[in-house]
Amino acid sequence: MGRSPCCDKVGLKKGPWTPEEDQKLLAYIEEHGHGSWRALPSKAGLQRCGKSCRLRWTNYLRPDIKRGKFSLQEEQTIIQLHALLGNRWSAIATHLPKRTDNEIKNYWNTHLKKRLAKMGIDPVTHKPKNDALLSTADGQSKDAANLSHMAQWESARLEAEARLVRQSKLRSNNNTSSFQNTLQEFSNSPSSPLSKSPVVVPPRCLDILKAWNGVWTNPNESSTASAVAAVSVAGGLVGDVESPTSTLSSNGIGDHNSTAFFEFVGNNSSGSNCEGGGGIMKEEGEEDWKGFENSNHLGENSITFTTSSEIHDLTVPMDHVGDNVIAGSTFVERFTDLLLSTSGDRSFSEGCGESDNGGVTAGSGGDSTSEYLEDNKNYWNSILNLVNSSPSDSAMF
DNA sequence: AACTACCTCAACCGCTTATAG
DNA sequence: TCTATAAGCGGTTGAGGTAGT
Repeated sequence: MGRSPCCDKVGLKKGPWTPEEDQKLLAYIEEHGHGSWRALPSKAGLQRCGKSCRLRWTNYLRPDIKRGKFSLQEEQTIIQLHALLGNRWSAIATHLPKRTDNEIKNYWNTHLKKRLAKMGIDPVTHKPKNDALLSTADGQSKDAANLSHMAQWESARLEAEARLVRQSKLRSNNNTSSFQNTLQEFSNSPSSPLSKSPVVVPPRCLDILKAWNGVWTNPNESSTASAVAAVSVAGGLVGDVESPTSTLSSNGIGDHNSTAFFEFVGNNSSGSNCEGGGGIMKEEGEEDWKGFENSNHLGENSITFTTSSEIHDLTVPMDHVGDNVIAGSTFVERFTDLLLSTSGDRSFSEGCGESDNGGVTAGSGGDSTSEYLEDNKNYWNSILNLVNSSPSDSAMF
């Protein structure tokens, strides 16, 4: 019954791989494919366990791996997807072609997480670290709103994760990179709620995101209440969709992330300093970081935060437009822009100007309604683009 | 030059999920 | 349907490199 043991670990080598071992593994896989990882080491003449061989191949030897410095676009993608997915490195990796989850994880832990920390942002929650200090005394109502908000966002987040998983699996099965194919297969599935529909229907997670987008971008086009209702409907649909990763939501990370976008509001006077006023940050530039911090500390005419309770309700943010309040969703976009806006040896063209994920919130202000709306639209466009983007050339699948 | 502290990242560990029998 | 195992995944470690004193 079942399979035989993977390997007894007696006599197997551990630690760094030698070039000879790499060569053996490469040669074997190129000729035979990896097949069963368990059987591979003996066939390839390696004193390693299959697991070690698999890791060496997937994280280092595989020919379609891109190594070296992360581009600005990659960094921004990581930050934004981390805000959405938490420490789901494999899911994030599907949107970073030719990067491994291990590499992304390392890069986050050694670079990006520190940058956020220096900015006063909790890298786990993507919220300001002193958010607690800014909370109001209205604890109960705030908590209730929090729960509601978290539930909605958790649903959306989980569905996005689920779709990533589905895409990944489909891609591994039929080697297709087409998002449309993914949708079609999903819709054709007997168990799929979309199976009866003859047309390709976007996944529900996008419904939710778009509904949210509508809430934030079109307050005057329809009533806020209807927008909220749209979100509720979309959110309700989420529960109908199979989400194979739902059980993973208990890790707690995503729970925080779920509320991060909307609890964080700011009045950004710095914007995205692509040129001229830029230079606020360098890849390893401590001084530049200090400069940023000095100009962006809370209450120092830059980023400010309202209490969480003020924006928990979906109807509230619109009321705050005139109060120089910018929805928290914008913040992720802005701080990634700020984070990436300058770099000694990098081209600004990647992270500034008209980015491919909805543009950059540049310049000063953040106190106008139009900019606020545009910022939110841009932010959601970026998320939608990320979620929708097909990692067709991803090495992972 | 020697020592120390810090940083990076490949690799391992252990848990979870998927799957063969 | 159940059990055992493979595969996948995220957290952590530690060796090697680099910067600072």
